[in-house]
Amino acid sequence: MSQVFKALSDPTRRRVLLLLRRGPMSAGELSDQFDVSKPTMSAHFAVLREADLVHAEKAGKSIIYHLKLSVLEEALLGFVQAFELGAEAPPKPQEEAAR
Amino acid sequence: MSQVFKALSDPTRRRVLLLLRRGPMSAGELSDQFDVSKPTMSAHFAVLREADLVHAEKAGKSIIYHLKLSVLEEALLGFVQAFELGAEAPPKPQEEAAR
DNA sequence: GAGACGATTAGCTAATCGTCTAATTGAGTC
DNA sequence: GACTCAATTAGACGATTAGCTAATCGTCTC
Repeated sequence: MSQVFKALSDPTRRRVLLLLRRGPMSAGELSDQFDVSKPTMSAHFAVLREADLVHAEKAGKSIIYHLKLSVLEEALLGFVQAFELGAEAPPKPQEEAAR
Repeated sequence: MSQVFKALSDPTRRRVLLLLRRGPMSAGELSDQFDVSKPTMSAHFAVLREADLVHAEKAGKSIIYHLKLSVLEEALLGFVQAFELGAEAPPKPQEEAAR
């Protein structure tokens, strides 16, 4: 959970996810959309993989990244629901935050 | 937007928000729920204020923190909606991520 | 096998983060 | 005014982060 939010806290990584929202793209194609060096982008990809927000698939020389939309939605919606108004019994915070 | 996600990337701060979900609490009451020092908690409160997720209200010697639920929900739900399946026209990532 | 090319790893710097103790501020009380 | 108590600020420390260049690793094509 922390890793998802940390991944989302960087604008570059959010933009990568939004690009992948349209469909899979290679590391190089993604990097071309940004002004930073390829190694830097590679590090961002690693953070996204670590958070399980993307899937990397080898394709010859290239690596194709896919957005894992279900993981993203589950993480965010799950957290939003913990805060929803109208809940009968407020949850125990220790347990909630640990998830 | 980045600030909200950064604020949420720390488990301690998420737990603070969940505690405030039940109702306003003073800085000291909140700190008592955690094993870290008060100055450390004070720093966490500052991050949450910076992200506009809480409101601080002076009450004599104490400071009462309130959760700004609307800010939290708007930030998270707004982002979730940008990724919703079934959207007709995928958004332009540069603009989306900048918000 | 020798290049060429896509991508990552290695190694570095500067900046930020989470934590601590000690000192300071501000508000109430004797 | 002097004391007490709640909270923050100041300053330090180790760990992590985002960024760079240079080097390395895989895979494809002559």
